[in-house]
Amino acid sequence: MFNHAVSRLKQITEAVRDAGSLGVADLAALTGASEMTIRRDLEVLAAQGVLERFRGGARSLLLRCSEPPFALRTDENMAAKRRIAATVAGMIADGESVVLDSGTTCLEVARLLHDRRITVMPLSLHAVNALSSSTSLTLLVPGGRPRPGELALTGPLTLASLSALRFDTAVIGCCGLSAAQGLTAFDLEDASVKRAAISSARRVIAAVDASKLSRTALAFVAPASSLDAVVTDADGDEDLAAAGVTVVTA
Amino acid sequence: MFNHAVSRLKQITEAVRDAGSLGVADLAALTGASEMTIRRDLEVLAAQGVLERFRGGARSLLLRCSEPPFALRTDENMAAKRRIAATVAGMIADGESVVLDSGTTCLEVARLLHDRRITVMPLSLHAVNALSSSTSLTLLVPGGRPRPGELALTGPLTLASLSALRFDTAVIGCCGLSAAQGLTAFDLEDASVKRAAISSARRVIAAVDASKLSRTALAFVAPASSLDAVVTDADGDEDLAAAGVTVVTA
DNA sequence: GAGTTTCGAACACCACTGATGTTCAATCAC
DNA sequence: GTGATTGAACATCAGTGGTGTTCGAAACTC
Repeated sequence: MFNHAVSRLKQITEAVRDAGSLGVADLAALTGASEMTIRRDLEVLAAQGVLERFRGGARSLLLRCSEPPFALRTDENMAAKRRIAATVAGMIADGESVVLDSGTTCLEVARLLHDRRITVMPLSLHAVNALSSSTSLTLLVPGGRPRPGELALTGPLTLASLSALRFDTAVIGCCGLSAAQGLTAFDLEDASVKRAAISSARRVIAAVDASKLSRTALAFVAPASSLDAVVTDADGDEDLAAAGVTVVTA
Repeated sequence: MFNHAVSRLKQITEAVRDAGSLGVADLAALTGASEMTIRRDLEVLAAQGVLERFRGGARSLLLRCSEPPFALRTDENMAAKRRIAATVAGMIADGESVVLDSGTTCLEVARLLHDRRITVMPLSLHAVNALSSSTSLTLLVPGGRPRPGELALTGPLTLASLSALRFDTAVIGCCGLSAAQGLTAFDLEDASVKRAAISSARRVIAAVDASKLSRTALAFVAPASSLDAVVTDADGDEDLAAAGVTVVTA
């Protein structure tokens, strides 16, 4: 999938979400692509659960409070994510055992850990795939049910895998973080996995780009005080610092 | 990776295994490729643990009793594997829960199950990846440590995942099968995972191409009598049939 | 330490794959 | 029944990845 195609998918997703529903011809005119291409795109997006096809067009299935699918988030804020990931990777010492959350920022962390001599348990199959070719690190796969698209592992098998282990460090991504509301996630299942990851680790690092600070999502994960450090690309957050959290600016 | 490249890798693997060690120039002459390409190939094979580089050449690390790496087996006996896989897939009914072993034959089964409405727990990340884009089936990932190359999940996390569940059917691949020696595998860890898979399933189907019948590998898994059916491409095996196993010829 | 060999990074080239557009027959809605 | 919509099939094109060549650096030999 090329950048070109991804940006068109994103454009379609947003246009359909804003309008509620749109016709194939409208989308073709909007994007400059042929109707056939639009149909193929809609098929892809329908498979991801973003929207629903009907004859002549598609209607959005995106709730206001849910996040866009993984494939459409991967190259948003790339630069910030890379910087944050590099800082997080630098905070991990050789020989450590790390549990790595799902999400695009944590996937960047995974890529940077590929050649390190550590033990990693990623909570998303995307990160598992990024790391499975490594010979230097010990890769542990948690059990679970992968959520479509996101490929984040959830459910009782995941919780059992986490509760059986104790990690030096947990690297957690999230959908919202503030001193008052704490760490929040869009998905309820995800939230309980994050909570389990946090409680099985001695040190907790949150990797959060600026767009997520001061935002709040549906599912509560943990209070800000349970984080040992927050790595972000924004200037130091006053409230978080006041809550006793070490804020690292990447 | 093209067919061309894979067959050259296979050629190199075999030549180095037979000779014990070979020089880059020898391999270039043998394959007709440039020395640079040979060096790149040797790097790939070294990463897979097939051989060890030294200045000017490489020496084989393949034990006589171990199997060649996954990437080199994928398109051997393709036709037979496809036929076997199709037969196995046909023996699985909608709504069933299936545990699917690692190996190239079972990976073909996974591909055929992609759009079925069943529950599948693959024991290899290759199969997980083949199935993770499906919306129709319920995919369960077992925990564990993926073995490099093969990406078969092993270890206590895998055993725990299996013992927590009860499946309708287990589809088992193996490295050797005979009425007298039973089911055998090259890897000890794999063997215990296969055993756990067998004991957590009500029905056990073995998918075995002809090259594995009458062969025996190091690790004993289970007696032939614990199999409910054997699907193979060879003509019905007399001994197995005599042992009370249903032999299905694909 | 000089000479030779091997290595690997960088670049150019080529084949192939995968995305896109076009056409057309089949299908669906009214 | 009529018109719009769809998806399969084929042609086209761009990007990717594998391969070869060159050349400077490193390593091994003597």
